[in-house]
Amino acid sequence: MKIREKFTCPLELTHDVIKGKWKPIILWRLRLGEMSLSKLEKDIQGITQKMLLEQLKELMEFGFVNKKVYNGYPLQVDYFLTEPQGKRMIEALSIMQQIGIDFLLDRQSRAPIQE
Amino acid sequence: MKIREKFTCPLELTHDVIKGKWKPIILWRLRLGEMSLSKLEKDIQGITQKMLLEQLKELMEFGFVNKKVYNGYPLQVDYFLTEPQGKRMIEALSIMQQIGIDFLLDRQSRAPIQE
DNA sequence: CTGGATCCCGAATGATACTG
DNA sequence: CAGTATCATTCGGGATCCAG
Repeated sequence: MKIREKFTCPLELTHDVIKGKWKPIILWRLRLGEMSLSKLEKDIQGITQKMLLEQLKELMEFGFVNKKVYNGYPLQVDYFLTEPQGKRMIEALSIMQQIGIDFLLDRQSRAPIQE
Repeated sequence: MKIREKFTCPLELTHDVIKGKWKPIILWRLRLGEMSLSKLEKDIQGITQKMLLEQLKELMEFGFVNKKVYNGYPLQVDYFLTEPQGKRMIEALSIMQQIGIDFLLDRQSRAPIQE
């Protein structure tokens, strides 16, 4: 994904960053600290290595994620949130997470009792 | 859009709500208070009435927006953010807005000087 | 051989245009 | 305004490549 040049408002820019099925989840995972591709792949159920790499690449282009390469054997690469941009995004995602939780609770309380 | 039944994490739910090109912008506009369809259409450049209606409908289904119908002449319908859900979303969007602003400023400060 | 990364392509989904 | 057609973007599978 290329970064857009024209925006009506800055919100659109940020929305671009977390657009897509996986990006919010990846960022959300990375709040726990830096981790390898394989760990992310294990933690995020349903994602393929390919998707993960694609999305991480885009997040890096936007400057919200970065990576460290350890030249050892086996080769290891760790991904992490950038400071302050990546970390800042977690603030927004935290609220979204809470909204989601509240939504589910609220919905549950209205749901018919299942016996 | 139908609400998903299966989630890995609540974040996905909220992400569904602001998914799409226009929803965040619509919500963001509505933070200023209730307003009519035509006002929204004027304020959000580039949106068609059809898109606007579609997206508003989805936001209402999710419970983040609601509408009041005034039975007068001419008929008027005002859309507004729900309490507390819709208002809560504005908190998240505010952070995203700020991230977008910072991103642009930062990018600008690094850009080559144009003479 | 292992883990990281890219390419190609069809399928699914989303956005806009068109039309009555 | 709603229904449909068209166009663009995204998702995902799988093959493949590169580097220790």
